[in-house]
This record gives sequence, C-alpha cells and structure tokens, in this order.
Amino acid sequence: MKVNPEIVVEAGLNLLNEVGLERLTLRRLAKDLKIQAPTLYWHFKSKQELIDAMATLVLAEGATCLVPSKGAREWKTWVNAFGMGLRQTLLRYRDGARVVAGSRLTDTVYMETVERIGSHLVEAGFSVRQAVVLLSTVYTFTVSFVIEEQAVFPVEGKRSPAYDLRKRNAELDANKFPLLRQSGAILFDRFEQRYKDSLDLIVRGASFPKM
Amino acid sequence: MKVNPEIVVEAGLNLLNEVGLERLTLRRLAKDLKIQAPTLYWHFKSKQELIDAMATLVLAEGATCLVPSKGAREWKTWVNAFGMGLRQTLLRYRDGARVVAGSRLTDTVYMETVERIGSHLVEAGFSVRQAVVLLSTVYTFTVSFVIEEQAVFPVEGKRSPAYDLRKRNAELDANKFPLLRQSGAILFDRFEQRYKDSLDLIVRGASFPKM
DNA sequence: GCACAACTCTAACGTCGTTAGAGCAAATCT
DNA sequence: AGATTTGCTCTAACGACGTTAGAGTTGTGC
Repeated sequence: MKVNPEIVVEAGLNLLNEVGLERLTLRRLAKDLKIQAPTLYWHFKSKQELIDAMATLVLAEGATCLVPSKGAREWKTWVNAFGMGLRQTLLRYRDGARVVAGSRLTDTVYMETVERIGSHLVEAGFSVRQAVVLLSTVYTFTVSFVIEEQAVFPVEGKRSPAYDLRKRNAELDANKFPLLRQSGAILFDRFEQRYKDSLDLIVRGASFPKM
Repeated sequence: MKVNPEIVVEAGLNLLNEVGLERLTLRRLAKDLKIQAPTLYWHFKSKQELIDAMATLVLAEGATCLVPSKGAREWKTWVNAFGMGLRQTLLRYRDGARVVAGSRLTDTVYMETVERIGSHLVEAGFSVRQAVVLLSTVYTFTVSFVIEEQAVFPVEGKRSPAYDLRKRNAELDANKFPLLRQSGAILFDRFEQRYKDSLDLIVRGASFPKM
C-alpha cells in the first residue's frame, strides 16, 4: 500500500495520542503504516521535519477556534478567544504543546489567523508593537502553561502519578513553606480556572496605558 | 581520581555551556571527568536525575538575584525583580531555560526565595490565590520566553543562522502578512526590550481589580 | 517494450541511555 | 593482623534510536 506525507502526518498524530511524544518512534510509526522505517525518509528528510508537519497540522486544525464565533468587536473578546482557543487546540493531542513548542511551521494556515487577530487589535487602537507584544505574551504563556498541564495530565482527566498532591505536600515543611503548600492545589489542579485567571491578568494589563 | 555528585553536576553545567543540551551526553561528560560513562550511575540513577540536579543548581545560584537589592517595599518592584532575575538566571547557561523547564527540583533553596516573594505579595494585600497566579504567570512566561530567546541566540550575542530575519521575511507574502512581517523585528531581536514590555503587561494586569 | 520516476525494501552504521557484573582500594570490623 | 565490608571504578554488552546506502519493485508515458 502506498503512503504519502498527509497520511504519515495523520498516522503520526494518531500515534502521538496513543503513546506520547517520547515513544513516538519512526519504527513504531512505520509499523502502523505497514511500511519499513527508512521508507519514511522518502517522504520527510528527518524526524524533525515530520514533527514540524504534525505541529503545523495541529495548529491548522485549531485555527478556526482562535477567533470569536460571532462578529465580536471588543478586542478583549478576540484576545480571550485566541488564548482559550489555543489552549484547547494544544490539549486536543497528547503532548500537543511540546510538539508545537519545538517546531517550525511549514505552512501559513495558522499564520493567517494570527494576522487577522493582530490587524483587529491594530484597528482597535493598538500600535503594531503593542499588538505583537500582547499576542506573543499570550502565545508564549499558553504554550508553556499547557506543557505543564499535559505533564500533570498526559491524557485528559488522567493525572500522572508523578504529580501527587499529597506526596508533594508531605515533602514540604509546613513551617517553612506555608504559601507553597497552599499553592499546590492552585498550581496542579483545576488548570482551566488558573488559565483563565492568568489570561485575564494579561488582558487586563493591556487595558491600561503604561505609567 | 574520585568523583562525587557535586563535581558531576558542575562538570555537567560546564559541558552544557560548551555544547548545549542536545549534545550533553553521558559519555562526553564522563570523558571530561576522566571516568567511564557507566560510573555516573553510581552517583545518579538516571540522566534525568542528573539534569534535575543541574537545574536545581542553576536556580539555586540565581536565587539571590530574584529579590530586589535594597529594602524595596513596592510589590511591583518585587515582581519585576523576580521576572528580570529569573530571565538572567536562565540566560547564564546555554539552554538553561530548557534544562529548567523539563526538570523537577531536588532541593529547596530556590523555593525559599519564591516563598519569600509570595509572602511579600500577601502582605501587600494580595490573596494567596492572586499571588500564586501572578507569580506562576511570570514564571511560566519567563521560562518559555527564554527558551525561544535561547533558540535564537544559543550563546549570548551569537544569532543562530536558523533565525535569519531576512530569510523569514522573504518567505512571507507582503500583501498577505503585513503585520507578521513587521513582527519579525519585534519577536526575534532586542529580546530584553520585549521581555520588559511583556513583564510590564503582566504586572500592570495585577495592578487593577477584576472587572 | 523500454525508460524513467516514484516508492519500497534490506542491511547496516554509529550513537545513545542503561544494565550486569567483575575488580579494587580504603575503611571497618573481629 | 587478617577478614570483611563499603565505596567507587571498570569492561562488556544490550536494545533502541535516527539515519544512510543502495538495491528492488511498481507504475506511467512514450
């Protein structure tokens, strides 16, 4: 059976969801495709190039979710949609955030959306620099946030045993670290709520002029 | 010559600065220490555990830089010092941010500093949750920001050829992506300025109550 | 029916983290 | 002092990985 780059990328994302980035192996992927591993090099010149293509597809699939559904005009709505949508997009695949973080995009579907959001911000009165700083802050923060989130929940709803809250607190001296002990419940649980709070923080920061 | 964990970690960080995380190999590290690679397993039970120790040392070394020098009282000064100091700390070693991002700390020197900053915020009127959200936002953003920064400048001042601004712009259609073309100069140059702007954004966000 | 391109295969290389288990010196015990 | 244990090192090798070289195979256009 013949294979092409699109099929490989799709199989790659399926395998990613099954086993995670660490165990995503060319030999394993080849087996799923019923070919031999070196054959993949006909379609991609390196594993990294394949992963770049996977990352590109992840973002392209999510691109439509990054923009407010209706014809919202408020810039805050746009930035919020960008952040929330990006997080959802990354969460859709196991290790999605790590895949995207380490890759360079190979096409422009995702970029078109970002351009659109940016131009909306400029129309709303932001300077180009302000818009770029705001969006890059949201992007950078979100990717990193989801990397953490997916370390704690490798697959949605299933907490990794490495992040046991009670174990963590047992190791922290209650007298020395009263705040850090309380922070465990905030940092490693109810990620969506904390993400919203953080995103809000950033959006609020963009609402006020420098002082 | 005998070796102990501290010496190994120190040699690990030296090697990191020489060759970067990707080429940080147990065999290579062992050669520097004039021992054989498997001997390292007497001191650390895995490569990850060694890297955890390296990350812990990086943060411990930087811990003193995360707090304002004089007896500053303004909470903004504290958050700013945390962000700026953390960035400087991560920049001190090649791939420092990636090392820290993928690791779990093995001692509490760094945590003491964070506890101190947090308690200062609480004294300044923040709720515990607000303080944790603010500091975690700064931390998460900073680590991710520096990962990008170190991808562009693997060693300070030396730009990676993979991030050539002109090449990037040549690939971007000027009609389709007017903003993205301008953003290149903002995103991939003068990182310190952009970091300050982003940090400012976050701090400003924490200055105003929710609406 | 032949040439050429597109795609796949087998075989293997070099490197990596890691394990098993033997050696050996200094410290400790009897 | 001799025996034993502990701390640290070694050699040898395993299994897995990304990747390369180069030889088949299949299909298409002339």
